[in-house]
Amino acid sequence: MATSETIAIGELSRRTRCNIETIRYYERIGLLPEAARRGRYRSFGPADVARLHFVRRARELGFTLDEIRALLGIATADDVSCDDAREIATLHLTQIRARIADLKRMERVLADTVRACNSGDHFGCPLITTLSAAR
Amino acid sequence: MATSETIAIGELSRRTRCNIETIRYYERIGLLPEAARRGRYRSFGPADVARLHFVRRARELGFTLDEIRALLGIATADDVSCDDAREIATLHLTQIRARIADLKRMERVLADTVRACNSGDHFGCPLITTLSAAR
DNA sequence: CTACCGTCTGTAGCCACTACAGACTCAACC
DNA sequence: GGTTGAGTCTGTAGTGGCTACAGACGGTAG
Repeated sequence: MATSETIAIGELSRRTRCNIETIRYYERIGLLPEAARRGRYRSFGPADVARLHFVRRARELGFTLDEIRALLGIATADDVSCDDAREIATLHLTQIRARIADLKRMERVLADTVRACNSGDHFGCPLITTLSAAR
Repeated sequence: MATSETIAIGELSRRTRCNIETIRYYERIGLLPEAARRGRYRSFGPADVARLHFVRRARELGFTLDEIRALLGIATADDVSCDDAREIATLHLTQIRARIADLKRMERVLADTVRACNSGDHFGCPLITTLSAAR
């Protein structure tokens, strides 16, 4: 049983589907604490696995590493401040919605242009024309 | 004649709403040709203005600088290849749609979480719980 | 002559990774 | 005991698309 709870970086990488280089990067920038060592090698326990899972899930939701730092602080605080977490999430949600709106604008213009291309009844290339158009 | 005047980089920046540093950056990476000089200073003509406008509009549609390079090649070729342009645009459109789908997934999860936060009838912070959840 | 823009080059920083190079460790197999 | 091969280590540099200086130089108005 002795070592059953600690794993090497490769195993951590597999379990969290997080690149080894990325794990070391997170440690370097202080997002993960300095790992314990067995000899020269990093060794991780259940708390490390959980923390990295947290980070990866937050990344999947598009949080920046700074936001995640803040969320980790909240998550590991004695009295979890739901208000603080909600504020971060709400702000982030606003940004995501803004990006969706941006992308939809692009999509509309591009889709129209490609459709015009396919229709064939035009002078010159619609995309090039769109991009060249004087404002 | 006003349209054939040459302008300095500051005026080009104002007309294209493109940062001066960005213009120089575009020149450095070869997206814009090396500017003519009046003494030490860059001097731009109507063709330069048009080209930079093209680049900025393409950026607004989310094209990468490499894609824009290709589009510029097509736009300035003797026989504009609509097929080539359409292929670039179609591929780009696919990527934009994928990014929209990604962002919408994030939005859904975040919106649900924030809503749970606001409802107040929960144990612990919903966001922290979501991020901490074992997979 | 001086003050004050505008412009110049060059370099370094941002974010979140990713990709090496080159050295080391460790267990397994013959 | 020797060798192989996988895994890990540190350190550095690259990605995209800018942005932000520092410090020097140019042109013009008062």
